[in-house]
Amino acid sequence: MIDLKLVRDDPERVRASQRLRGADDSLVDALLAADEARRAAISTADTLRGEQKAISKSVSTASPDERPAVLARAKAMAEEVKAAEVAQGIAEAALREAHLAIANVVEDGVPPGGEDDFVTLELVGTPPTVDAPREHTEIGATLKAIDTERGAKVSGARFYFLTGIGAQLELALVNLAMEQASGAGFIPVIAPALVKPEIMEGTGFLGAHSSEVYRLAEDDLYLVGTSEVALAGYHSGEILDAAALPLRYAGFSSCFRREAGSYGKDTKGIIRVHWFDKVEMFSYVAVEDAFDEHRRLLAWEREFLDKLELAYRVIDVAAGDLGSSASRKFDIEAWFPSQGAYRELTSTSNCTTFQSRRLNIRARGAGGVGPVATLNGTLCAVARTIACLLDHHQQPDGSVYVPAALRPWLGGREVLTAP
RNA sequence: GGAGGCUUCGCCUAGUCUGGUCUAUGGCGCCGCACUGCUAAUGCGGUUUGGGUCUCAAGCCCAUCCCGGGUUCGAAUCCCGGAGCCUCCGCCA
Repeated sequence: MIDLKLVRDDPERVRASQRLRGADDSLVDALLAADEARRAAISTADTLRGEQKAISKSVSTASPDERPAVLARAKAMAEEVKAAEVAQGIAEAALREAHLAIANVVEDGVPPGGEDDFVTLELVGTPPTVDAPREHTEIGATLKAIDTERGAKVSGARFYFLTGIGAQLELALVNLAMEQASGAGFIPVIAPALVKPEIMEGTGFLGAHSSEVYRLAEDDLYLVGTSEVALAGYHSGEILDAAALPLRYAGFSSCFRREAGSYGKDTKGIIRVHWFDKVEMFSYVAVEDAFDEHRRLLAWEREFLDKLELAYRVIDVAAGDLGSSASRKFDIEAWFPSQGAYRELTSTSNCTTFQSRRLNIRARGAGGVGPVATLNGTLCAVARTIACLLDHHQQPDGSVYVPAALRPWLGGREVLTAP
């Protein structure tokens, strides 16, 4: 949720952000009204409670003669307080609803528009020229690395088995990613893939995109779509030591996505699947450091893709395509020769204080207790990265080139060939 | 899954049986001041977190004893529901 103080002090800034997102800017005024109503209700209830307290106290000290009258007054007071508290509860719930309805305030410089209005910040590397490129599904089948048919048999559409060199590739990528992350000061974490409703809600995934999320009704738990959820929840309700910031975690977990509404997109292969494993970077930083940390996360993502020797472009995602928690988002899209297109491999978002407010995460520093910022970035979404590697590094003879950085994790192999 | 115990303002802890100056005790830690050549020790004071009011200062007020309900004029304390932790039993990779 956004900073209420900002809404009070500079509502026009928030309205402008809403417009840039293509969202309703009148929600801001609804929020201001709800805020005012809440404060009025609290004032009323607080005053009544104070009076009731005083009367209650006088009951025990009242003389036997006075007592019945005092008690009668106290009883009447209790009724009034009860009514005022109900009104306060309603006003607070209304405020919360209005508060949650507004997405994070976008950062200055975010391109306006929707999905197609991103700005390309940089092109890196040279896309390989491949004659009659084969798709990763075909290559994966030849190498006996990816088995989507049996994935479908066992689990349904958009599931797969990684086998043989495919399974080894996953482990190699995860090892490479974790090695880089811990070298950069991230704390490696194996995170749970099932989380409670309040954690899922707090990270902002139950809003507009709730249909993307798997829910286990029997146990009232959610399957995470990214370990960002568990890593954000990790410090929920805590007051962190400001001197210990930045706190950086590299989380490995399975990720689950319903992919509702993506029917017909990427139906083949393992680019868009219901389940995949991922190494995610997550940072808790001082508010004023969030902007720089976002660039650092992007740099670490680039470093990883550079190690994989991929050609890619960095894009600045337009306001209308940002998630509700993000104030800015950079995606990296790598080149897929078989598709003749750049496809998303990583994504990094600056959530500023939006997530931490919802999850009640703060930091104590010299100036007292205050908000912290959270940011996240993909280091390696494994399935999609494997798809890209096979496609991008395919050779005319049907083999696949292995980037040097991965070789130590693959027994020194320089090429992948059919077994 | 069954039985029992526990959860107090950073940590430990008193208070819960028997509801009312609990405006929550004490210790540790931390901060400030005093004393001391410096440190230590000692003494004194401070030290939960939200919210409301406000000249967005101080002050005052409200809430907060795991969470949510209830009883009551009044709940840390009584009742109901839930969560987490521990012990034992059962089951299990």
